[in-house]
Amino acid sequence: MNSTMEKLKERIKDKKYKLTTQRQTILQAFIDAEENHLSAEDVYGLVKQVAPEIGLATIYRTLDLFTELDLLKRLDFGDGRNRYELNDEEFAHFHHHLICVKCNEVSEFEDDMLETLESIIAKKLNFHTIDHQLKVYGYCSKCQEKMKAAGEPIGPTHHA
Amino acid sequence: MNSTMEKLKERIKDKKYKLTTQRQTILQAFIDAEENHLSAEDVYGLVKQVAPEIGLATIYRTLDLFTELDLLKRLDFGDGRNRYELNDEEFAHFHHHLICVKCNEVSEFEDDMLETLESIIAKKLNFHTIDHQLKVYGYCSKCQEKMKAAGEPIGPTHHA
DNA sequence: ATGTTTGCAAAATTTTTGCATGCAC
DNA sequence: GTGCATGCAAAAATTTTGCAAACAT
Repeated sequence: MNSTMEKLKERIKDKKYKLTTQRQTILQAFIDAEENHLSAEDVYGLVKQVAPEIGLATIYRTLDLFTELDLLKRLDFGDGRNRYELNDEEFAHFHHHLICVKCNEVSEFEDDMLETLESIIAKKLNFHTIDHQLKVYGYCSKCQEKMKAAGEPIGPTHHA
Repeated sequence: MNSTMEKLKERIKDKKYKLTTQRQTILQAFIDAEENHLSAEDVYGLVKQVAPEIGLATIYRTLDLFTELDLLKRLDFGDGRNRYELNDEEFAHFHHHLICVKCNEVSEFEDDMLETLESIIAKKLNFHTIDHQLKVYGYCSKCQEKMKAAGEPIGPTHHA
């Protein structure tokens, strides 16, 4: 049983959108994809293998729709295009990104300590949080090793 | 004494770039600006008032340069264009953004509890953090009031 | 049947690049 | 003087839109 696809059907029905093959195919691409940070062009490439007649505009419109339906989450890693990942609700809220400033690899980590931060924000600033996104920039372990081997100092920490 | 402009001069000299009037004018625009999340087009508009002959390409090249020099920080609020803010070192690391999903207002808040998170990341994942960016999405107090007045329920919290 | 969704092509928007001229060093 | 930086215009890249045809309900 594939709960993500069920969610699509449910939410499509709820909001009176239509369950088209394109929409199912696009969601399936995300489910099957190796990589989980896909750009519109990436999705286009994947979906074209299964449904070659699809148009790029449909990809864009569908990514927008899925984001609205909270099936996908829109990401930006500063590479000049939007990227999307499956929004696995229970999970996603504690799921953040580590971006290596050297090799640009994006990895993920889980943490729930930001919950505490959110309640502070709610109290102090009267802001009702529904989601957050944390990007941490730095050097991944591979790059740290490479730099150590090359005798390069590890860059400024900006920690004052 | 304006330390930001001093920093520009120092870093430009360090890296053997040239201190041009355009570069100074662009930085001054950030120092003087009311709004502190400026897009290339915003900067272009501001600088043109002082130096009408400037080209938009210069703005782009300069924003890139300043980001490289750590004078500016590149931001993305999902509105389809890059935005930049002064990178006030001692300060910036604890400085995050609250984005209202209703009115798109971006406000700021300070917090240093992410320091702790960084040391956890360093230990657990062997990732050497140099910076982080936190975006918190939700409803600002104004929108909460409006919604309350209108009898609308405040949207899903996604907090499981 | 009807109104939504699609694919295509064209447009819009943001950003980048090539090149001759100008300016900081 | 030399070479980096600028302004302009053109190009590139990403995303959006208009429209007739196709499809889900």
